[in-house]
Amino acid sequence: MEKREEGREARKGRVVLHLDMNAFYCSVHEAEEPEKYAGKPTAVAGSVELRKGIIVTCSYPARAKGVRTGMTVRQGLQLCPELMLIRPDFDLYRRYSQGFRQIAASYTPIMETVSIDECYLDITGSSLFGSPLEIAETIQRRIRLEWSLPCSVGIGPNKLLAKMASDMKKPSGLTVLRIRDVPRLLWDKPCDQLFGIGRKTADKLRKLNIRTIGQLAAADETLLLSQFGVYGPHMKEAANGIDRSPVRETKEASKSVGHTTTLPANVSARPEIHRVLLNLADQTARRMRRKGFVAGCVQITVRLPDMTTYTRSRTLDKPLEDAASIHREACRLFDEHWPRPEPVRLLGITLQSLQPKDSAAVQLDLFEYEQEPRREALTKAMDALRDKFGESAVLTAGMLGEDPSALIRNRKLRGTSLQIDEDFVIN
DNA sequence: TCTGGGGTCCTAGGACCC
DNA sequence: TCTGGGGTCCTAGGACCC
Repeated sequence: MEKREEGREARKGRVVLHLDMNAFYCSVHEAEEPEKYAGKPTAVAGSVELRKGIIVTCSYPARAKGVRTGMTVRQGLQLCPELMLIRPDFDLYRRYSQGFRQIAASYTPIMETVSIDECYLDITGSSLFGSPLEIAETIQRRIRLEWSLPCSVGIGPNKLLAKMASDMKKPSGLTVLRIRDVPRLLWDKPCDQLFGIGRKTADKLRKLNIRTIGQLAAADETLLLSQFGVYGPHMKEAANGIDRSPVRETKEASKSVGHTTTLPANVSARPEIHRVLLNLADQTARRMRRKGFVAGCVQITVRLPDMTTYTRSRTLDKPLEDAASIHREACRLFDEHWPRPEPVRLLGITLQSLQPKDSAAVQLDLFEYEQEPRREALTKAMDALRDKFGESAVLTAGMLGEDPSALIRNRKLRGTSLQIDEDFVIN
């Protein structure tokens, strides 16, 4: 793009960058241990023995052999027997994520974090750092130099086109996508290539004889409205490269926090199900507290062996934040809706209707009022311990599946001494 | 393609209230 | 006493994204 033309473009409207880390989890491991992983086919995946053998991310050498995200580990190994499998390490990914976003944020205050490996930047007002192309190149180079991570960057007049652009060249691509490029670059592609259109919607469009993004761009708006509701006209706009959504600089508060887990084997014994729910309640409660919220609603997720999935939820009279109360609600929901034993494949707890803790009118009756300071102090101490030593540093007795009375302890952990309540044990 | 885990947004029916 | 209409909340499911 010519310099003069670029300046005119910036004056006319917004300039948005989309940063997309390439094969992020695998790239992080390669950055940590290049001698072990550089240039090798790698995949981050759960354990096959625990029925979690799904490939979450795979490196480009692995992709060259046909390995793809979403495959089972078994399939991946069939295509590429030398595939190196890596257990996920989310604390490590979070550190790298903060690192690259810190670089990006130094070129504009308007940054929206989409996920651990993606963000949008509105650089409309960042011309003191150079042209959009120069800024994009600088960010890409710095992330490569300072964090050894490859990323693709898209430049567009809005989030949609920036996003589509970053997708066009991987790894380490840098692509400009302007409105006037849309007919040439997007219109001959199938509809499901458009961000926001998945398989189900593409199937439905195909039945209406709409197969390409170009056909969608020219489709009858009334038809789309009647078939897809409010989303219909929105899709047509997107197919024309139009997107008015702003880059939201302040990340909006979370709306929910949840954990689900596929069990190593199907479980139907109620005590065992309650124990899994205790573990999930503990993890969700802690993550919610760390974000400074209390929950107005508890939802459980239950997946049966045939993959049918149910959710059941209850809105609470007063918000909750401690694992014990959340566990009680989760067990109540399960027992009410599954009164007869039935094998279960997956269990989950999601906390919804989150409210900032300080604004929540937490009403305490007298008994709770007496218990509260002690419980809060314990909760805080445990959170701190786990932040420092990792998730497994502290487990409640119920999670270990043992008799709590046998686990009353007071132990030292790497110099940290903690008085442990009778419900808890240090690992 | 026997299928993980973390989210968001939308829809739709029913309860409940005025 | 056979039965309107609008609004909000709750609940469950589904589509989509990374």
